[in-house]
Amino acid sequence: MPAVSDCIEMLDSETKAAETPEDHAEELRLWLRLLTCTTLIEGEVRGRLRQRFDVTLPRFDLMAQLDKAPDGMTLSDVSKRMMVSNGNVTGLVERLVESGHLDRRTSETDRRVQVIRLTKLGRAEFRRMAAEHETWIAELFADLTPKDVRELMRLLAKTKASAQKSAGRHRP
Amino acid sequence: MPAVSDCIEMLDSETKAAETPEDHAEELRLWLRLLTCTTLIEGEVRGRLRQRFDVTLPRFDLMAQLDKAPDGMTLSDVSKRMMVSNGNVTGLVERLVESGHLDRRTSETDRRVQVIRLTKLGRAEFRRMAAEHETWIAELFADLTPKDVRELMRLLAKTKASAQKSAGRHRP
DNA sequence: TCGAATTGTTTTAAGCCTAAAATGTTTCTC
DNA sequence: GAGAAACATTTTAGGCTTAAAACAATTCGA
Repeated sequence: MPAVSDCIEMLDSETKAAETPEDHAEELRLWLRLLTCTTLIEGEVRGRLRQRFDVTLPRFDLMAQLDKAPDGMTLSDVSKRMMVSNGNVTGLVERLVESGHLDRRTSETDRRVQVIRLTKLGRAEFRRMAAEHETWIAELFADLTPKDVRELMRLLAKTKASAQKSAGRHRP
Repeated sequence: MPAVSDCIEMLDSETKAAETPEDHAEELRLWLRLLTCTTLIEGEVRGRLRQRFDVTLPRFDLMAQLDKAPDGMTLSDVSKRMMVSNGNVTGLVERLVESGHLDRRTSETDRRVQVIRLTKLGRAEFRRMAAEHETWIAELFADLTPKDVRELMRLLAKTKASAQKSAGRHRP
């Protein structure tokens, strides 16, 4: 006749032995909803940028990063910030230099490094687009109360931290 | 000397006349955070799918749609559900038929329509991947309490509705 | 019933994106 | 100071993605 501790142990081992597939349906549904929201808004913004300004979303995103860095950024910085691959940035920058929106030069102190920044034209065009872009975002989120916004900010911060922790454990 | 009502009116008209750019910084920050969360998780899932199963995320997503539809789906259905362009689905399906995961046939009743469904192989492989995929998602969201999850579900539903409303108004 | 819209899919052209290998540069270490 | 390790970027190969035009089949309306 097993002692209480054995019973508890048995319960534990049973859940393991039977490999009871724990139910994570809720998290899965949450992930799908998160993805849907993002895809929906992203698609909307992409389309409006194209229609109003004939610019692609990745180009806009890259210019947004540079607008916050008057002294320029290295390609690696951009790549990390935008969470895209290095090679991707190389091509994106190439096209934006070509169109006169970006200026690229090799660093004086480290010849591996390319520093890019917005040209006068690039900055002017970006500011024009950004102003309108901000109103689109406001419209898209219009039905959220300020409290909703705060609460979402909090929960998404928590989500981000959780995901980063898990990602870090998986591949440190 | 203006009456009180004039003062109020003036305040109103001033905000308009000066075209005071209303501050939507909070919504913008929310959008960027939403995007960051999604990109982070999506990248993690993409990498794990590749490493563990040598499959791409779009392929997995397409198979996930079909797993829920035993009788198959039309390409348009898939396109709408996945929120991607028609042409995109065409290519994706082509490659999955080629690799033996999908079966494609022209509808008997409407010769415009292509109906696709998972093959036996496709379904077996998807189930195997999906089981592990679900645990990854659970891990990535592990630090959220059940209450957090419920609250996020609610707020994201509200966000989706708001965005759809705005998108609908913009291009009906 | 015949032509005009509508619908479902494919094609096209261009660009985006990734992982991995290659190239050039700097730093570290002995 | 020479070689090894680390770093920043580019190249490569392949796949994803979109918008728009083209094509094919159905449905609608006079």
